[in-house]
Amino acid sequence: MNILHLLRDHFRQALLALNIADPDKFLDLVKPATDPRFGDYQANLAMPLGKLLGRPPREVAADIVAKLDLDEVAEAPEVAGPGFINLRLRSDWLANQLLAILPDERLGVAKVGNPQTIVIDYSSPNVAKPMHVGHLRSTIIGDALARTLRFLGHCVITDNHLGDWGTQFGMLIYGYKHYRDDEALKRDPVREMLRLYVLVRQKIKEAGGASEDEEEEAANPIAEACRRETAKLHAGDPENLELWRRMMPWCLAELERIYRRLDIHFDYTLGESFYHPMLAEVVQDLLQRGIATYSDDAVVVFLGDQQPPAIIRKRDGAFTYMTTDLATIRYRIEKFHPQAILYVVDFRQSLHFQQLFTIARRWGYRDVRLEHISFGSVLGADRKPIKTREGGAIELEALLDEAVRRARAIVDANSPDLPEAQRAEIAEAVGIGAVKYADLAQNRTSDYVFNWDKMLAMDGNTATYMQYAYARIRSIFRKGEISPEEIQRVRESPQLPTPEERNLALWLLRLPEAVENAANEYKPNYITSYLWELANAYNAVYQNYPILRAPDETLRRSRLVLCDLTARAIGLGLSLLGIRTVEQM
RNA sequence: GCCCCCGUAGCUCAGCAGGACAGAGCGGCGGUUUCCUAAACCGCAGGUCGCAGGUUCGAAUCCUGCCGGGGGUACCA
Repeated sequence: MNILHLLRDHFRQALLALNIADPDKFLDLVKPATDPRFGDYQANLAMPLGKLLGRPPREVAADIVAKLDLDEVAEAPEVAGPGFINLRLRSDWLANQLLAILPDERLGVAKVGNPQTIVIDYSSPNVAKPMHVGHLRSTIIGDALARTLRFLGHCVITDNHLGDWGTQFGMLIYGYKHYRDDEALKRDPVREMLRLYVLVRQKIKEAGGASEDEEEEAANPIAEACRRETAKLHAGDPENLELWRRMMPWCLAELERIYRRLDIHFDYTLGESFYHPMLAEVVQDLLQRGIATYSDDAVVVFLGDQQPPAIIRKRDGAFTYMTTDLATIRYRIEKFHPQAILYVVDFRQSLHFQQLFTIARRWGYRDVRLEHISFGSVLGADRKPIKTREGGAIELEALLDEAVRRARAIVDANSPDLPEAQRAEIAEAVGIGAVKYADLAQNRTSDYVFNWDKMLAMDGNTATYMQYAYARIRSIFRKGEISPEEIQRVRESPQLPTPEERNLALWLLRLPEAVENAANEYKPNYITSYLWELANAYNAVYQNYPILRAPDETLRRSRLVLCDLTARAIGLGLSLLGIRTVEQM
């Protein structure tokens, strides 16, 4: 049950009773209070309505209040200042709502009334080279959105659109032909692939001098040789094709290892190579329909004077990723019939997606929502984007290892009595969680200054803080020898005698708002903000009042209800972000 | 040149379909441990919300201009 929706429904009725023509456009002005002094929720709609009706806002507010039927839910509304309507929810109502969600696995978060089929395209790394921090955002944000939308009842299809057909394969093929170590290949093909990739890059760098300038690279003999191998692959050269087929599973295994560690799974992994056979036909079709035209021997789509044209076939006959993306849209629509396709890709590609979507609509795909869920760059300490080609990019795995190592050090210090295997498991959950949370807690659209310490911090608004709060609650149940299930069967509404407990109750009931907001705007940081508020509200109770040793049995049970709900809300929130909880830390 | 994004406390960032004195984390300073995990809690210090106009009863939030930073911009993805 979403409190905000409930209140808005009541306000809609009140406005209708006052003959307001279009009440819905004012309902956004019902929102959580900006300050606890003003109650729990506030409605700011009397001011614009006053203007509309040519009446003093305070009078309008009074009229609305008179028509409001909120007696069961809230205390008497107060009109304040220029016409704010302040609402304070009744504590007994809060308590009853808590009781209602106590046995509910979803903790009151409803499924959407109109489930949609949503394809989410995220992660999409280039295979054949190690994933680095630059891949983190798309992977983690995409995964969190997929989990959240799925939880809300949508039919989510995740698709990892791998870069498995590009120049990096030319490099690998070149490396394979010139530098491979057959022994190593037999022993550990994945590692040998990595070695070859790194080696070839090294050779290119040496051949091109100190600079990695594009033009110099063009004249670089080794880079040129790699490009030739790529071209041969695309042209169907049997030897290179065979090498590609051999190497792909190795590359995929390497990726899969990291995805498993991150607990990320895709419904489909259809890379660029999958669409390669369709590209010529796509270009033909676009030409036939008059959407594309020839220009300077290339095939392009003109998009008006403000934008450069989009090239779908280069002068040399090669296709571009625009062509691939168009083929992908057509395939996804024909296969999945989605209402939306979301691309979780960094903001620098916004022009590309703008063009892509424009062409797709001209092509006839108008009934599907195409959205670029963009996010900011990962910046270095110098505030410059960490570039893929730069040697300085931090490999994802090294980041994860370091995070887990730090977590392990704390676990060892804090819980030396736990068995080794359990400590290792906790460190993994805490370390990976820290990395994910640090990214998700950030506004998606902002740039991101990469910093080891910040990313791996375990205090403040971090996954560790949430996991710790969770673990401590579970510890209370263990110590009290009470099973959560037993508490979940409680039939009486919890007591909320103190401000801290009441505040915690309110936050527990606001989970649906947080999840729905996050989904509506595709912003996981709404969930992290919520969790932070919730955990703080809980800590205020935990710090100030005994739970197992509460003054009487009723209060004890009541507090245990709050504890159980808090733990589950944290667990649920973290699970939507792809972060695990642990029973002990 | 044109287009997009950003500029909030020492640092990193929330807040931005306008709302009542601008928030957090970290860092700094000072406290809390016979008590359910101190990976915690409490307090203090710290900001002309880049600048200037405009719209509005009300602007960090919307509009315009300027300054500063980043990104993109026909054959790389």
